[in-house]
Amino acid sequence: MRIGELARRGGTTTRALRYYESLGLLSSRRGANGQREYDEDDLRLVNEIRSLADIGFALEDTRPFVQCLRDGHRTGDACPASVEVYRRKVAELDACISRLQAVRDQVRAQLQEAEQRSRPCGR
Amino acid sequence: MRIGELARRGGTTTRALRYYESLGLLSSRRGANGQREYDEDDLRLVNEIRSLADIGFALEDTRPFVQCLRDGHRTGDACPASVEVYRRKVAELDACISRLQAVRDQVRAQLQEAEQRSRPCGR
DNA sequence: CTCCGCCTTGACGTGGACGTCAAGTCCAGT
DNA sequence: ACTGGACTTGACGTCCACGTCAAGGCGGAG
Repeated sequence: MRIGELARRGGTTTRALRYYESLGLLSSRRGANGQREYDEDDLRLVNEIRSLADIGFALEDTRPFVQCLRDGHRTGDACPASVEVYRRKVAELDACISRLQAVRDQVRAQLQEAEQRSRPCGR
Repeated sequence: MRIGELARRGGTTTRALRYYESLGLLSSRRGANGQREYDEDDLRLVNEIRSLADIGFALEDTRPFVQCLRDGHRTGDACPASVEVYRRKVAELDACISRLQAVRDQVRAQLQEAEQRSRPCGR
């Protein structure tokens, strides 16, 4: 299939696919007319990239998963490097969530206080 | 005081202060030599901007707080517009935290599963 | 032949909050 | 007089994941 179909079936755009290729995440054979030619395995790679990117993984962090699939594994997370990214991501998410919760609690407290001041006499 | 001192005392840089001025968050009198001249009230504004920006507020979201101080209130959150930003921020934070928690749980599950597969026979 | 849709590369634009550099001005100290 | 530090404006660079536009090529339908 050509790039348009791959984009459509992968739920993304041709621009994004060329961008992934520029990063070395995707590779492509060229047909006689110079156009990129893809197969079902490439669609698998695109799906892996998208599903990870959609939940907030940086494209660089999808690289081990893509490589893992290229190496013939059935899933992108069957390799140590991918699992390591999982671990790091969970740690990052934990830290991020904790920080946001602290900020939320702080803002909530400020909100409470400000509302208190605007209605000084009971109510 | 001049911009260098204000930056130092406000825990930021001269570049940032000029940027705030370009956004209309900060204003400045010019001395005879064309240099910016600030007072303690300006330092108060800078502190307000920084304390909000440091916890993730966009600069635009600090505008009501700055305006509130300019209007002579003792705190930046003594005005309805500021309180409204607080409310919106809490809602945004709640949504963001929920999303990140869902992602974290999903990644955790994937991690568990991947580790399971790599050690198939008990252990 | 012409049109349309698909493809190609190259390059600039986006957003947010500045960093960094250039070239010049101004003032205090020695 | 000179040096050094602080100041001025203007403008380009950064990060990330593309969006968007330009200018052109290629193939099939009518």
